[in-house]
Amino acid sequence: MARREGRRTAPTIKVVAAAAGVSTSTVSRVFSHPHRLKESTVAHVTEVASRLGYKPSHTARALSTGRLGMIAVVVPDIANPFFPPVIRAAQAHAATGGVSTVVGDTDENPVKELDLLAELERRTDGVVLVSSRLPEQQVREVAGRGHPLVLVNRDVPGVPRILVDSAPGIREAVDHLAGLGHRHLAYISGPAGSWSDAQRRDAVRERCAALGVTATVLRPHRPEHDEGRAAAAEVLDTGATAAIAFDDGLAQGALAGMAERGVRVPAEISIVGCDDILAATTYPPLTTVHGRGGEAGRSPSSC
Amino acid sequence: MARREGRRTAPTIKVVAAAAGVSTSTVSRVFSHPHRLKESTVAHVTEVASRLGYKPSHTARALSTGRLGMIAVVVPDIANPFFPPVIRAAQAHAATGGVSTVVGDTDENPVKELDLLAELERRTDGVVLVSSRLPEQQVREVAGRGHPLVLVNRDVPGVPRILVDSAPGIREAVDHLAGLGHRHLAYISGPAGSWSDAQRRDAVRERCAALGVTATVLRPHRPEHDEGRAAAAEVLDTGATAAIAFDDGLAQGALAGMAERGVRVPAEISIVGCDDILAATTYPPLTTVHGRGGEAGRSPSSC
DNA sequence: ACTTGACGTGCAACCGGTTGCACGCAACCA
DNA sequence: TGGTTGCGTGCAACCGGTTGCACGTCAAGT
Repeated sequence: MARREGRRTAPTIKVVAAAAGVSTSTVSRVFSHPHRLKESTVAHVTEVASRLGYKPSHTARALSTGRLGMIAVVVPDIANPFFPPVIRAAQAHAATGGVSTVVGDTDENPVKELDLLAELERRTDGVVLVSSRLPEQQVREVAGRGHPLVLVNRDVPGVPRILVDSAPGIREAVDHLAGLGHRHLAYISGPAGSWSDAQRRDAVRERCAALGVTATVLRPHRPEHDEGRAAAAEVLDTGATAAIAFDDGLAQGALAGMAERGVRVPAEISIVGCDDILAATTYPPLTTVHGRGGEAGRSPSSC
Repeated sequence: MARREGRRTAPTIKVVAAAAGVSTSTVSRVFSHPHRLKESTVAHVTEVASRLGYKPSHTARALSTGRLGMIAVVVPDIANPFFPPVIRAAQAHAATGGVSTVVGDTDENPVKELDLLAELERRTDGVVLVSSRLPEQQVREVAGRGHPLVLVNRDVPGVPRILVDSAPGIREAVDHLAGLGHRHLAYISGPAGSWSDAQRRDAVRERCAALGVTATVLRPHRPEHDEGRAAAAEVLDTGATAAIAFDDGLAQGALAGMAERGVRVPAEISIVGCDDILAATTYPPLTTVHGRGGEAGRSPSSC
């Protein structure tokens, strides 16, 4: 009668060593510095290990090396289509180094962001903080705690960061609209505290000034469809004939808002988004961002 | 001249013990079984520890106890508004037990789902698998690996699971539509492999049969806005005068699709969603789900 | 006064790998 | 042939907690 398959405990380095007739050090090295061993040894141990279904324990390894093999990517809102590509890229890059990735969502909430960061510092080797909504002082404090931190789309002196330059795309958009004859345009602002928003807003203002076009900057908006719908009314109030939105979510929302009010786009008003629609704005730099973001987050770089 | 603040290494149980004049065992117990110690000891050690900024190491603890203090919640698509509440609830519940939560997104992709599960099994104490898109056989295999697993909205014999019963809400919806005089309605199916979709589809068929209403079931759809828009055309093709969608995303998409085609809702056609709109469908059971989901995922329950 | 028991704490082994150091062996040089 | 050199491997300490067992103390029981 076969014994019931018990909850078989995972094989350790010790049983592999015994089965292969070598010391535990050797098994360990097979999985960490194989080049320091004789090829035949590596082959033999590998074979035995895989036959036994051995997998090194992340935990034990972490205890002696101090490396968890895990990084975190923190974003304000995973549902915002801007972020998943960033996350995926970091993930892919980290994976090539045997590092896994966890994502954190702060729900556009600075308090939640701070808590999450504290937790993740203890659980990961480094964090990539995308579009932080924290005041600069707090970002500096977090960075000062000595845990590797890389910012994306946020510029705080002394903290490593990666910035996606969306200004050229915005300028093109302004030029395009001006070329169509628009003399007054509105900028639908993104979240307060967003570096990208500040950059885009400034780009709009500056380019409009250069072209002699009137620019009206609307209040900050959470980058969501609903806020965009509300913004449609605000745009109409300004008398602008075209609008540039902080991102695609807001732009699409604005389109919907216009439709609700019976305003036809683009016949009566023009709306331009950012990030996804203006592919040129993000395509090449974003690709770079991803790679470097993952890499930077992984490296135990100095603060 | 003050020495430059080095990357001060985190204090260990050892230095706390020395500073407090007790053994490391005592310090350890202060943080794990305080009730076994004299109150005065606990107070003293706690004071010293917090003065030194001591925080127990997750990693070291994990190595000796075998518990990582972390669970995972895996969903097909975090951007789908159905899931965040589930995640938040599990998170909140886990937090009360000092357990932290990580979320995994499978992108509605079974292959990705399988990979993710393998990785998470090694990184967490248990996983809550929400709306799995895996074939039953695979789910059974995963569960068989012995890592605590709880399914939400998926029913596989022998695997612990939590089901949200949406059938009553669907029946109400059918009754409502029939009451308005509709004699033919379409069901906009959700993702293939979804247990909830099967349940809702069956509920529609059954209730329609009982009321003598014609029911047409459309092809499977990814639960996204765009697919809903496409579904609008399919609904019109069936000649149905009302439609019930698998979820809100599809329903809203269908609304948009109708609008694009100049079909007025609800004047010319009625559309009903699920999950968010039919609050009654999810409100009480969902609350239960969350709590039990987090709990179940945390417990080292047998397979 | 002597035993018994409960309680609070320390000792030391252990969790599963990693790594500095030392040893044995073989090829190499003089 | 004796002395180096260097490679491949093992020994044992260590990472930072946890926990079974044993010891000492003090109060209650007889």
